[in-house]
Parts: sequence; C-alpha cells; structure tokens
Amino acid sequence: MGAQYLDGLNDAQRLAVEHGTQGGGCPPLLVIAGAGSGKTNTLAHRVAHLVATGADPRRILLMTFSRRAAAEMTSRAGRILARALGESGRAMAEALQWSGTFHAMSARLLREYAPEIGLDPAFTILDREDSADLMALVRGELGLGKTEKRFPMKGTCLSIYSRAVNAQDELEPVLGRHFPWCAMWADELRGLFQAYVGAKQRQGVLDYDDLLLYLAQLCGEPAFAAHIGARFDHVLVDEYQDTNRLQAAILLGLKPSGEGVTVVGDDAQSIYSFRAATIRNILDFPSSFHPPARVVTLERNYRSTDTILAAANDVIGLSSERFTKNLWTDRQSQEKPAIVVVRDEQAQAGFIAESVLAQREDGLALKDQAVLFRTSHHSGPVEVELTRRNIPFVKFGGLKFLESAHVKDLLAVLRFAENPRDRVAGFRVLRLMEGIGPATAGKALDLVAAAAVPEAAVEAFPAPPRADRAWTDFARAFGLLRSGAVPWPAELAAARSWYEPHLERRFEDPETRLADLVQLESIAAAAPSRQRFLVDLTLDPPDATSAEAGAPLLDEDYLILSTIHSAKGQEWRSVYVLNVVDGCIPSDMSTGRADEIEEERRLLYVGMTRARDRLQLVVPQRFYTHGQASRGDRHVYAARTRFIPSALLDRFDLTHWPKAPQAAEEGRSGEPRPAIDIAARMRAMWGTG
DNA sequence: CGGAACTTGTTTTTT
DNA sequence: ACAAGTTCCG
Repeated sequence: MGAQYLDGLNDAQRLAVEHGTQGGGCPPLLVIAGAGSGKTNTLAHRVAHLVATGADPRRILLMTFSRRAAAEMTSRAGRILARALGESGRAMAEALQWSGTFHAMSARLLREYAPEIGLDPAFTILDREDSADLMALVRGELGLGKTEKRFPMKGTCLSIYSRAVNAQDELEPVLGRHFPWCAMWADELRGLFQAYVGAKQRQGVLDYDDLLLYLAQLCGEPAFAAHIGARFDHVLVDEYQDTNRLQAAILLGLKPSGEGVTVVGDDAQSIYSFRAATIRNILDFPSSFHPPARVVTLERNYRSTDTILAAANDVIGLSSERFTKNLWTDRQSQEKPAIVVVRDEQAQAGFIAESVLAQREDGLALKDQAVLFRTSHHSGPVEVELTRRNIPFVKFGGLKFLESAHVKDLLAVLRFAENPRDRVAGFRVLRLMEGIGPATAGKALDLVAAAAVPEAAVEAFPAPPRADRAWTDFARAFGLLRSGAVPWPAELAAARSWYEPHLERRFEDPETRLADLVQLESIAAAAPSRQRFLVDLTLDPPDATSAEAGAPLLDEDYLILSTIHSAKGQEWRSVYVLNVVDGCIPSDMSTGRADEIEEERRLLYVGMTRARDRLQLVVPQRFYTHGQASRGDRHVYAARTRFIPSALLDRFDLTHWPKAPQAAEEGRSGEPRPAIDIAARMRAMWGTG
C-alpha cells in the first residue's frame, strides 16, 4: 500500500517508517540516524504512519530528550496526519498525550501509582539546586559541616550521589573514577546519602534521579511492569545514545520482548556521559532481544554541504572507537569550512559581530546564524560586543531565569503550599521574613510537618515578637493558598502579593525582578493547575535568556547563542564555533581519561554538523589570565584543538582576522605588543602561584 | 538574627 | 577568579 505522504522519504527512511506496520507484529527496531539524516522527520512519519495504519494514538509513548523536541515531533506528526486524513487526522495527533521527556513521563506515571508504592501523590519535585540545598541541610544535621579537613561541597555530594544512582554503580568505583579527591570520605558520604534518602521520603519530595529510580524499581516488579507496559502498544525513544542505565531498565522493563519498541540515535553524537548516559545502551540494544532487533541506518545527510561534511567526517574519523556509518550528501559547495585565527577573545567577539552583520547584509537573517561554544561563559565577551552594537540575541544554555533568587522564592511559596512537608521550600519561604532565621524556621517546620492540618499549625506558631506582624500576614496567605478557594492562575497572583514587600526589601532592583514575576504569571496561565505548573517548570524550565530580559520577541530577528549541548538536534545555515582551542574543546576539565577526550571530540563533531552552508571555527591565539595580577597583563598561548591536527588542515580554509594586522590601531595606547611575551615566560618559570 | 570580613577548595555540559 | 562556608560582632 503506497501512502502518498511517504513519497518524500528515501529507502532507508521508508524502511524505518514502515517497519512493523504491515501485519505480523512489530518487533524491536533500532534506527541509527546520522547527523542531518532527517531523523526527526523520519520519527514523525513513523508516528503518523503507525496511527494512520490503525495504532491508537492514546497508546503510543514517545520519549524525547526535551519537551521542545516532543512538541516538534507531535506537531509534525499532526501535519502529516492532517494532510493524509484531513480533520480526523488532526484530532488523532492531539490524542498523542504521552509524549515528553523520560522524567516528565515518569512523574506522571508515579503520580498515578503513588498510593500503591507508599508515595504521597502530592509529592513535589526538587530541582538540582533544591536537591543540593537539602543535601546541605542533612549534612549539617550529621555534623559533617565541621570536620578537620573540609568535607566536599553540597553540589559535589549531589553529583556523586547522582552518578551512583544513574549509573547503577557502587559508591567506591564512582569515587575512584570520577571524584578521586573525595575517596577518603566514602564512609561519611554513604551515611550522608542514607540520611538524604530518608529526608526526601519524610518530606514527600523526589529529586530528578528519583523520578527515574522509582519508575525503574516499579518496572523491576514484573506485575507492575506488565500493567504499565500493557497501556502502550508502541514505545518510541529518541536520542537513545544519551540515555543512562536507569532509562534503559525502564524501557526494557516495560517491554521485555521489545514488541512495539523503536529507539533512534547516533553513537557519534553521544555527549551526555557526565549525566551517566552510556553508549552501551544503543550498542547493546539489538542483542537485548531474541531474535535481535532490526537495525536501519540512515546515512544520507540532507543538511550540510559536502565540504562541511568531509571535514566533520574526518574529525570523527580520528576517534579511537570505530563508527560504522559514513555520511554522504549530494550538496556540492566550493567553499570549505574556515578556521579563523584571531588574536584573543576580544578580537573573537569583534569578528563575530562584524561577520554576523556582513552575512546579514548578504541576506542571511540573524536567525539563520548561530554561535556555539563548549561552556556557557565562553560567550561572555561576544555578548558584551553584541549588546554594544545593538545586535539582538537569545542565549540557550547556562544560567536560567528560573534560577534567579526571586523566581525561586515565589515558586517556593507555591511548593510549600502544595506540600507543607517540603523542607527546602519551607525553609526558603519562612526565612524571607525579618526576624526568622534558621533556628526559628526549623522549629516551625517541625511542627508543620507533624500537624494534621498544616495551615493551623502555621497560624498557631508562636513567632518571635520581631516577626509577629509578618507571620500573621504569612499565615493568612498560606491559609488562602491551602484552602483551594482561589482558582489556579489567580493563586500565583495571591502568592506574589504576599511576596512583594519582601522582594522590595531584599533586592536593589525590585522593578526588574517584579517584571520577571509578572512574566511568570503568563506562563502560569497556560498551565491547567498549580501542580502541573510546578512540575512543568522544574522538569522543563524555559531555557533561553535574552538580552532584553525575556521579552517574547517571536517575530523579531535575533542571533542564536548556544552551548553545543543545547544545540543538539538543531541546524542553522551559518554556524560559528568559539574557542576551538585545546583547553576549551577539549575542556581542560575533561582531559583526564581517554573516554572523556573522546566525548569532547564528539562534542566538536556535533557542533560542526549543525551547519548547513557555512561553518567557521574561531581560534583565539591567546587568553588573558586574570589570576594574581602582579604586574602587567599576563596571558597564555593557546593551540588549535588537538581534534584538528595538521593532517586535516586540507579540509579547511585557514584565515586570519582582521585580514591585515593594523599596526596603527595597535599602537594607539603605546608601544606595539611583542609577538612573543618573553617577560611572561620568565615570570612563569618561577611558578604561577 | 543578619551583615561584614575572611578563608579555602573547586573547576563544564543539564533532565 | 569565584563562590561557599566560617567566624565574629552589633
């Protein structure tokens, strides 16, 4: 049967789309989808085709890496179905309710099964920072704050815990491999983690890892697993190379036979091992089943020019691991990707600004261009330069608006109302009031947690005289939020009006912060309930920060700045990669072990393969070190990344910017700079510290 | 309780 | 260089 909407697909894509839709069951399928091979399109077609050939869209589970990817996928599937079947097709797509991240789907399922596993269905979810705060709280209670040698910081403790959980590994090997400097604390850490788990359970809170861990445990019980698995006829997982062992355990628990399972990914683009993702998941997938899963490989690249692809293929080709596929394209170009050598990060920023504008003159909108980098702060000087020249941009990755103190404060009020046992939220809220410190807050929270009616306990609490007034106001607001008398979006406004005086007292710039809170209310309006709002926001925070304080500039043109991690799955006509220098890519934090270096290589590969028509890698020659500024400006010389050795230079055009070093410009503030800073080397001979 | 001054270990990417 | 934690004082 030749469905017309499949005509645009190539043979391999079509194989992937039609697999298991022609009767006789649907055995497991692995799609190895190279960069730019039309992966999203193929997966969307597969979902649409499944539905068009009779699958019930309410019984399809689609797990993606981000909510944004899920939305893209379902809307594409919707368009295909609408084209094929008209209005009824659109309705079918809307029934694709089970799509989202592993974490979000887990939260939803756990909420349903909570009563059966002794979990409070009103559980709240701690984000990374909240989890670390709770870890610190517990650490204090155990007296690990005051030790001879300093105990690891809260964030480090959480990272250790998180890796052990997600990799399903024992503490000692985790410490040995990833946190050798904490190995001496193994016993104390074990005790800390035990107490941390206890605290979470008493408070009815789950952290990110728990969402996966609880569901994996549930799926480890055959009876539950079968029950949950039976709700879905098809389970599709995108970006499978970036899943960890817990996620694989969930998938295999739900569908032990692999019937109806499709996973899609690319081993060459695995870049999340720091989150315990393991490439073994995708490599071992076929042999997890009997007979083994079918494998379809998409090797035709529709995105990049042949010159860009040749360079990217060569970069990944130097990997010590063997990759089985070789991407090809028929998009010819005369232009090779460029390596642009600039003097320093300042010059790099100047080059970006100028080049972006020049390309816009040539008809390339800002939105068609993106600046990518390894680490969030690498874009600092570029951001300054763009702002100076009034070039609008939006930045993805790095600090989020959700992490600002005032937003967290307001959310904590809601979370405390949702779950009065949530100590991190409660602590945060109570201490906003003048005269309430850690001691008083702790006492109050104990009473609230023990009370049958939390709002009554708040009202009855004997606040210190200094805080009396503030406490009365709080008790009233808290009672209102708990009563359910205020319908949802208005509840947020109620919380804000309680919070406003505290905001004004605590911050220098209350106006801009208040604007953020108002913006939060527009997000809240889209959520059906307080609970959904809190879950959605912690599991999928708005990930962009723009120069002009988050104004939704949908129609305007703006440049994209993004970490390479956040650029996953995206593409632009013109791409710049910053700091393509040893120490940045690979990050000098990740040059310890061979597998870390390999991941950095893949990171560069991912960055390069985002480009459609034009790719420019920028190499600053030196970096200023602002350590102990004893005398003069110190700097270190940087070398081009080790991932592009001389043998690969043929694949690139080597250029300098500015074209001709302008002596006049340099001399303005005094003597010309020497090409080699002998003086700095002399000083460096005697150590840097 | 809350702010100021000081000390010391750390390191990035994100659901 | 920085942020987190500690100590001290009003």
